[in-house]
Amino acid sequence: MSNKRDEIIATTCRLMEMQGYHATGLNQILEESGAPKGSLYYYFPEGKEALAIEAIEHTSRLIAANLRAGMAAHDHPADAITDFLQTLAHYVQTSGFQAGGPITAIALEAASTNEALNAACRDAYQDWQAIVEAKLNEGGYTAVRARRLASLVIAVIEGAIILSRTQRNVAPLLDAATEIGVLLRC
Amino acid sequence: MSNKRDEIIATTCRLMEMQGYHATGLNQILEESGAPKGSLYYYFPEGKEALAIEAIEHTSRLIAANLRAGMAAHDHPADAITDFLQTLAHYVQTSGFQAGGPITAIALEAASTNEALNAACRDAYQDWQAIVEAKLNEGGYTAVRARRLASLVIAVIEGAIILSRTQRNVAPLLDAATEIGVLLRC
DNA sequence: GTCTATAATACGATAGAC
DNA sequence: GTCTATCGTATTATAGAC
Repeated sequence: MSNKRDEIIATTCRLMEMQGYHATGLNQILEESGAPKGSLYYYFPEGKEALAIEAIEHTSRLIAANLRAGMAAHDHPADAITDFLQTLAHYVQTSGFQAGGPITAIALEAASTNEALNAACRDAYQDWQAIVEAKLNEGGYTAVRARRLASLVIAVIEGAIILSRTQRNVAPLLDAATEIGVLLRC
Repeated sequence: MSNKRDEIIATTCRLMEMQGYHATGLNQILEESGAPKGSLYYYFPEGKEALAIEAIEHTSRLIAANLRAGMAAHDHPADAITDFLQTLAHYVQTSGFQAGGPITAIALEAASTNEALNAACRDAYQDWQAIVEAKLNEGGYTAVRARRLASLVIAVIEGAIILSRTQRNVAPLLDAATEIGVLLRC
């Protein structure tokens, strides 16, 4: 696995996280990664869409690892999820509200127009949800409630990131952390 | 206020709701609205960005009206918000999972790249949140909790729409409706 | 006022030198 | 393998006929 190839993927992740799929041009990816245009089509002969899919998968694995670590850090799911949201708030703030919604922009742009990108996003969300759901099952919730709550947690993560980035303020993420903690102790 | 001008705005709303800002071309807007290119720049001499801002404001007012009607439809905030999310689920489903996140895509694309669009999205979210917050205050929650919960409700609406559209399944919206109802009765 | 034709530019993708 | 130059086609925006 080449080093420059990884750098192209990393740059694609970063730019599409900030701007989305269509707003991110291949030229910009090449400029910021330092790679020339020939290299891009050598490594990704199938073009922009294939590159975006690899970027989504890379980001998905990264978030999944963070989620797993976060869930393992506390016994009670409420503590784990609250802590995860607070850590996310810190991350969004230190990025200057540029990072945080790794695949959300692509998910929305492509939800009804691009089948391949949609599938990649769908897989990512389901992986994340399964991690949270497993933690809730361990925590003693009923199976049906664990599934519902896991879905809600992923929705809250995505939605609160959008609000925080739009408002340039981490309050939505911190508020969500607090209230989801309350809900999980009901 | 011209009729054709309104039609251009309505088409812009619809297309950007599905595809986002950058993926929606002016040519496509003109094709689908039936207006010629000359008309667009007659009505919107400041170009695409100004058109998008008017589209955001139009959508924002529409959602605000729906939210107000939804909040007034039940005495208890929990019932009102649960009902609103279920109605939203129905709307997303009947649109074939194409509609629902009216300004979310633009909010993400422009969060860190376009100040004017970002401001328009920020205003929309704050208007919606104020409507929910007022209902929660009436419902007897403390001021600080009403603010936190209103923020969470808007985040859940946005996040659950994203998941439902990506998965082509209204379960995330319906799950959110159920669990937010539980939380609001804590 | 309404429209067509077109300019200027950026895009994704490719061809071919080395 | 790595790169440069370039193609064809989108894009936004404008100029000018009627």
